[in-house]
Amino acid sequence: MPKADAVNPRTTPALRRKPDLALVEPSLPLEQTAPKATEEIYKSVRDRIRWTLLKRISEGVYRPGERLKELKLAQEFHVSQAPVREAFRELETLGVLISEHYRGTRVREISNRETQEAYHLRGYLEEIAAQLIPLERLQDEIANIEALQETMRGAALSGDMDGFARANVQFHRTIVSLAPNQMLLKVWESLEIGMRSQLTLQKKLSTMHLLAELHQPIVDSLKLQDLKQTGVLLREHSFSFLKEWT
Amino acid sequence: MPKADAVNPRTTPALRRKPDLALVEPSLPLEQTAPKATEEIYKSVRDRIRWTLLKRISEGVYRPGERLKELKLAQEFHVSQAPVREAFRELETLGVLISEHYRGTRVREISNRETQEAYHLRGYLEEIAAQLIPLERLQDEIANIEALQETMRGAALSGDMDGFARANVQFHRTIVSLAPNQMLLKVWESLEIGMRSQLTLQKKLSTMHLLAELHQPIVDSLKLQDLKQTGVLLREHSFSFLKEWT
DNA sequence: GAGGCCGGAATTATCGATAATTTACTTTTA
DNA sequence: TAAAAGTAAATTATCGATAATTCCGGCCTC
Repeated sequence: MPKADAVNPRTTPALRRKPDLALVEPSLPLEQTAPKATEEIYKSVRDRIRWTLLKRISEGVYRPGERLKELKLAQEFHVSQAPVREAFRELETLGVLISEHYRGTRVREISNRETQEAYHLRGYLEEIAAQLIPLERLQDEIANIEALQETMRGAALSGDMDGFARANVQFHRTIVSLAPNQMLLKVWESLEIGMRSQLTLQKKLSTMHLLAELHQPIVDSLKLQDLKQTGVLLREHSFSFLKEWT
Repeated sequence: MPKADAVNPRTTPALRRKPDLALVEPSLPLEQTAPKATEEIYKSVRDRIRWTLLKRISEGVYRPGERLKELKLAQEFHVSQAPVREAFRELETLGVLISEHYRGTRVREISNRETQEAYHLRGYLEEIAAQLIPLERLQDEIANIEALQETMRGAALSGDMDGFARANVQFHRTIVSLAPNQMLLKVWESLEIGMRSQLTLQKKLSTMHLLAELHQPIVDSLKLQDLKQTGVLLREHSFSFLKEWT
């Protein structure tokens, strides 16, 4: 039992101002593939801040290595330091930020080596995933996957890099999500987050067309329900993508 | 530049009391496979709290589903709420805790299904790792691996469950760490953390002996430098372990 | 006596201040 | 004049309070 020191602590009726957050809200157009029931994310100031920071990082607003100052952000968002710090801690654990004791926190710089390793590993994960997909589930989703491939082609033609990137992620993510192992998806996503901040930097139009076509064999072999082969293709796909810009 | 409002903020010479933390320190006998340069961990109150909480969870002091109250812990540690909350956020992102808005945070209950998935995936990861090991590195470490196998046998004989568990983790961890892909190790470790809290619950003496012997074929095939075969064994090893207690 | 409506107690979320530490700059000293 | 030593400013880490929300139990209503 907690000790009953002092008088009664909280007895105020619930009826006050809503927190301001003027500067958080506007920067949250809640577009993007809403990760959860959208409300969930907006419940706490901390969540909104985390979301906003992550968005800015993945958009390249904050560059790798850039220092993020707690009070500066707190001011910008019209909040106090605490929720900013808590958001920092979450993003730090996610591997997006890095902070040193009394020395501030900055956007983590992902080394070339690390990126390569991530792609490498991601390839293997996708291979495993593909091989585990139950054929029933595959049939239900194959149309969606093909549609995403078309979206990529379209985006490549119209030069819509952002749309391309989104469809690309979705393509792979969908395949992984079909495997009956949610842990696998979680791990895959954790790799994805790390790569996203890098991604903004090196997307070229020329590679976009190439990439779009590289997905075709994968779709084909999925349609043939040859999961073994699909797995191999996915693994090699990651590797080739890796070689593109190293 | 930040706005120079009010008077100068901080001008006090650094010379005050060190934080108390009476109740944190004693609960940190800093045993265990010290994760980093031990000092690193002790730098901030938050880190010590996180460490302590994680330890207690993995030791089963806090059970899955148990509610952890911020102020109660803060009192126990003689600190304020803030660092406790920050530690919570880190552990939450790690997947060890789970918290609901205004409803408190509790030790995350890992479902049977999730545990199975984790073991499943871990098996695959170890297979990949084994296949990537450069033979030179293997030669340097094979003696250590064999020693860990001996440690397991010894622990099984003397009924030292804790020692057994540690050697077991180290055995697998060492193998994974030999692969030239640190990301792989990181992912493997993230799975390990999740499983640790469960592990305390279901370790039986009988299975200990069995498990010790199950590692022998792995050691053998490593000594033969047959990485392909080692990988397969590791994968199957995880699967069999999984079947033991489902 | 089942459901709805307070009122208070407990707890989380956030705030505004203070302490501790680093950093950059100035001054001193040899 | 270069190293050392001090000093102020900037920033992080932690604290102690307050606001917001949930939870529980009694009381009323029908």
